[in-house]
Amino acid sequence: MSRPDVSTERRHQILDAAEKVFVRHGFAESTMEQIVEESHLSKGAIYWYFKGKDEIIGASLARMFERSLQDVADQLKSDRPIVERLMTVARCATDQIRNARQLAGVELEAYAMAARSPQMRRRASGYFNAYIDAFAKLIADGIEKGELHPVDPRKAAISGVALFEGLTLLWVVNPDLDFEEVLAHAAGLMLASLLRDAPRPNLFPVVRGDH
Amino acid sequence: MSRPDVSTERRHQILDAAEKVFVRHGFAESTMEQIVEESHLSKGAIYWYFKGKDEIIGASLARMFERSLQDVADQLKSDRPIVERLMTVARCATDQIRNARQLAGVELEAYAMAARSPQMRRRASGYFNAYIDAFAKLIADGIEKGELHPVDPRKAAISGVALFEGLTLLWVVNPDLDFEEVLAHAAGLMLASLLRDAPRPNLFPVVRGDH
Amino acid sequence: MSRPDVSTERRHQILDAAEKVFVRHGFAESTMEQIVEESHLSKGAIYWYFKGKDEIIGASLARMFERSLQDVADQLKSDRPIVERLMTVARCATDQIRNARQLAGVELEAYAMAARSPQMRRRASGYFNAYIDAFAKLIADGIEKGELHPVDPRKAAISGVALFEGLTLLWVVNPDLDFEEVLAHAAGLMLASLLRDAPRPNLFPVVRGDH
Amino acid sequence: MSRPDVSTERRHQILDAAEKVFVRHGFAESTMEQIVEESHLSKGAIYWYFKGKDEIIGASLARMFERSLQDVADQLKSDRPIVERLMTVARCATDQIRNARQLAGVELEAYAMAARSPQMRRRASGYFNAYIDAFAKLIADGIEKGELHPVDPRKAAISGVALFEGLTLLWVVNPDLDFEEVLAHAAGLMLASLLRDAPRPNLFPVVRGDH
DNA sequence: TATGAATGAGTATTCATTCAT
DNA sequence: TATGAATGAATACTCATTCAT
Repeated sequence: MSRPDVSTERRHQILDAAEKVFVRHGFAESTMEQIVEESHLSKGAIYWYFKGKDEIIGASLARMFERSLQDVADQLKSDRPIVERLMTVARCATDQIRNARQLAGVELEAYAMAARSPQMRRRASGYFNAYIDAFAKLIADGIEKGELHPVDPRKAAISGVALFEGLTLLWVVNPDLDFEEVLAHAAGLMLASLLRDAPRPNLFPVVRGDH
Repeated sequence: MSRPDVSTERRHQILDAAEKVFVRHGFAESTMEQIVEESHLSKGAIYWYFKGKDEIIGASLARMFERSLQDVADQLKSDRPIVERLMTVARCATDQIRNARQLAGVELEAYAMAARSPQMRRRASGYFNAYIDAFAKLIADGIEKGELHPVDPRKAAISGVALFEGLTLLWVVNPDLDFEEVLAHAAGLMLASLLRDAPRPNLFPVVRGDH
Repeated sequence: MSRPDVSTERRHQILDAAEKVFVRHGFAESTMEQIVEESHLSKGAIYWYFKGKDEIIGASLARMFERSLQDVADQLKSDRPIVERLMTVARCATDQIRNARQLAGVELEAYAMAARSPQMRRRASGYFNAYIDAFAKLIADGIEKGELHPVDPRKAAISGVALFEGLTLLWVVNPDLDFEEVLAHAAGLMLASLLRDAPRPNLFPVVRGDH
Repeated sequence: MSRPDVSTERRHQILDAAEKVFVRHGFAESTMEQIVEESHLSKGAIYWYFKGKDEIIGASLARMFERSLQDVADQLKSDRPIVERLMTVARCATDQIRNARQLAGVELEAYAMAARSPQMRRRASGYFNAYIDAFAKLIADGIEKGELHPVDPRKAAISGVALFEGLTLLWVVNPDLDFEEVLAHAAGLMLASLLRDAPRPNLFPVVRGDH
């Protein structure tokens, strides 16, 4: 009598469509009509699952943030040496951003919205804090194990996250920038003063020619 | 018989108003009506001086970028030791952002737009390149003078700008962040591996109690 | 094998719910969704028993009118003196309207609809005619028995019904109005010129202190 | 330099159009599109002069009420005998309603709305009170002059207004009703018990054959 | 019988832009 | 130059109704 529950599937179907539209047009310029088309559903169906455009934007961002956190946070819990783990995190984040290149612009718009909307600010800062916390734990670990200089782990984490976000920003504005190369250099600079030994770790030792 | 030329004054009057509105509502949500009110001019007057909303956004951003560049670029040409000049640049940028706190969000939205619009991308990357170039020259200078390690000046400059922009982003999202403190720490980390001597320069040595 | 017939029960369940919703929001602003909620049934069930919203409105009004007629018409057939019976009718109608205070607004909307829709007009005028006829018969009876002046019974009945409906209208618009007091006065004025004797019958002789 | 002020003219142009649409479709079923068409203006123009549909409804009703009051209240201040003045009022109201036959339905819908909306209630009861007050004054005048029995003027006025509104209601629902004839009869009944002398005033002595 | 997900035409409202004055 | 009334395309959202299960 009861049909299988398709609500989760539908919600993702809608968010997938919305994400594509947001990437192309930004939040403000995206229309429900476009989301309707892209989702191959009807207007009514969209509104059956979401209260309105704002809720779709919210859910879409939440999903992005979650995905972002998940992917990276996974890399933080391992037993290998700190440098290796930091490198892995960096590469993971890089891979992620390369694969979801388009989303970077959308996230930027979300941060711009955060400048005006307290609600958005709460959401986004929650995301960043989770990110920073995980990162700080990793650094604290490295300090404890004697691999890193005894710095304030949280501040160092903030520096790291800021560096990464800043590079992403530059890269969004100038896609010709070789993201990996620049990240390698920047991270190298920062790590050099954190590491007790190895003065110049190479984050991206394998030279690939595919970009 | 000819009235004095008020066009420059009027254009600034309009852009000043637009800037305020953009800060409050973002580009997309700002209306011409709001700009009209804030400028104490009429709709017709606005359209006399600007083709439309897009042109106002463009002109407004151009002015912001120019101001930004001016303020900081000035600091780059001096004869004092590199560290001092770097510190001055950092402080100058910090002051600037503290004074125009509101504009950070607007700029962020401009970068988000750049992700979609080639025109915007050109404009914004021009701005960043000018910034990076000036910064790179400063670093090259420092290397030449033997004050800095021989690194790729452009890459180092990018790292520096990225760090600054990333911190700004974090701070926009989380205004509770002590911008100066974190910038001092982050810049310290980066400078430490650039400088030949002083392992830990203090960017903000004077402790102020006003925040 | 055949389940008991629940259709009558269901129809009333739906109409009861609809009535509540109509009282709160009027016909036009009431939604099927609200009726669904209030009835604790499903959308499909509602549409199983009624063709659509219009049919529900129709059935709901029919039921209201019937109820109205039933209650009052009962009072018309008795053997007591005319004045007494008129007074009883008035009190009955008053009681009825006091108990279903909310419905007065709904009925008013129905009359407004009648101004535009011939179908509604037919329905509503049928209701009024039944009312007026019964009332006229009562008056004719009074005339025949020599209790009332020989007036046109139908016109007098119309006057009576109009007076009652008009007071209801005023009371809907101004609920602070003491319905009974005003009705007593108005009916008194009218009866005075109908009755052969008693110039000032008191319709509501019992003084209550509860309002 | 400044064009003539057309705002008053435009507002009336819009309200005239709205009134026609309201008469045809009622408030709820009337669309802005229809008002736009009927007014020969553009959507934007409508919204330039009115905030939205609700405001148009409000303004439209206000205008109706005002007109209604104006027309009738004028008749209340004269020096002729009370009966004559009452008759004049009745005829005036009748003429008015005959000329604006269509509006009766709209007013009914307004009263129905008043049942649900306190704001509407305030507006409508204000209208009725003004009406009743004027009427009461007339009656008090008659009593003072010894032309009428000493009754409570306000209650009598309410009775009169109720009678008139009730007849209008019946006539809206059943346009075949001879409004004047019935009003004459009903008013006669009521006046008979108010007047000290003339037992049966004829409100509409001139028999016209045009309806 | 009964469910509730899905449909899509319809609606109020906004807002960049124009243009007669 | 400057005004602000007027335009109308575009947009978010609603809701009666249908239909596969």
